Amino acid sequence: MVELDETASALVASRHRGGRKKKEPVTGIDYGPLADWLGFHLRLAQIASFQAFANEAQQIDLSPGRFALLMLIGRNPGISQTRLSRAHGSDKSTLTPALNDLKRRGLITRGRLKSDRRSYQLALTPAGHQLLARLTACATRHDQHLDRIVGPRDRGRFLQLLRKLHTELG
Amino acid sequence: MVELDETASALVASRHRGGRKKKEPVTGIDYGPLADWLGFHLRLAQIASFQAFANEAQQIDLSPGRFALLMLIGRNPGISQTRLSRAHGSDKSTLTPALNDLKRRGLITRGRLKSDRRSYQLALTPAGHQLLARLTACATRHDQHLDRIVGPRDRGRFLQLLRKLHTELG
DNA sequence: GCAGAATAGTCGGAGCTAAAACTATCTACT
DNA sequence: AGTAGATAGTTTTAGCTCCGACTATTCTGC
Repeated sequence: MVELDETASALVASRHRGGRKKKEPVTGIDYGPLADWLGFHLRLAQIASFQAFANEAQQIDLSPGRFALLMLIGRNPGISQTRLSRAHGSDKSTLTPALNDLKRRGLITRGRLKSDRRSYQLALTPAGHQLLARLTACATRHDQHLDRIVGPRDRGRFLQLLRKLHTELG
Repeated sequence: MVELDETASALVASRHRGGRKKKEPVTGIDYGPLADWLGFHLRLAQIASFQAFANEAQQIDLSPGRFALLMLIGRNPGISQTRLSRAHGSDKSTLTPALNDLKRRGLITRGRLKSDRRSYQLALTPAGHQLLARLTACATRHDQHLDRIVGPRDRGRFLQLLRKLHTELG
């Protein structure tokens, strides 16, 4: 999903309203130290990116929050819920209702593993693959949009720093 | 809060894997296009940063999510809830319970404005200022940690790109 | 002056999140 | 074996977020 937070639902709900309203720069606010803190701007950029993606994918009847799930299952058929939750960056308990929903929609299959009957094996159905392809197209457009903003000159370094933050914080 | 969402724990490493305390990108997973999408890594970095800050500030009896609120009120005494919600990046309806809580704890005051009795005027109490100072110290340490990871060479450019994403994606 | 539009804030509904407690299953060790 | 501990997944609880509807107040135009 490019980014999957839950805030998804709210944004999905706004799909009926057509275009998004412009955001005003919020003039005359003193941000204090916030103005220069990386963490604060990391959050603002992430929220903006998520909203833009939701906007891009609003025509599709699936919460953007489910997109990364579909992608990860599609790329890793047979993956367990625990591994999926780690790869996805959310708690395994969060996945339970999400996967129930995907199953109910006929997008994934969920089989118990013979050798370890605690685990599930997740995989996409043909309908799941088809929907994933459509969402991938949206996400590609979205990420090209981000690329244009960042610029080809800095993209590589920028991505590298984001990865570094993720791996080195702990 | 420097960053608020709270998405965090799922990234905690698995212990049965050889003795690293760091969280690994989950070995052997095929991320597909996700692996190179800026939006996806923006989210992962944001989650990691939030978790690190929460860790830094855990000794203080106030949700990290309230920190930016306190900072913004402290820096902009008399601000209204609507302006605060825009500066903070969250919906005004989200602020209602949060501000009720801050008021109940004696950290902020909330007076009706004579000239426009729809609005509130928010300000910090002395206790609010004191707590803000302590939280600011935590956040400073946290952001210095981020700075070390990003490095002085790239920090300025990195921050600039984050700001650009936020402003241009509106 | 007054009707209608705009604005400030609150409330209710629904979705996503994580942590902790719990069940079921598997593994290791005595 | 048999028991203690680890692991997979679910449920429960609590919190945050948004949107849309609602009240109260203020502004605008006739």
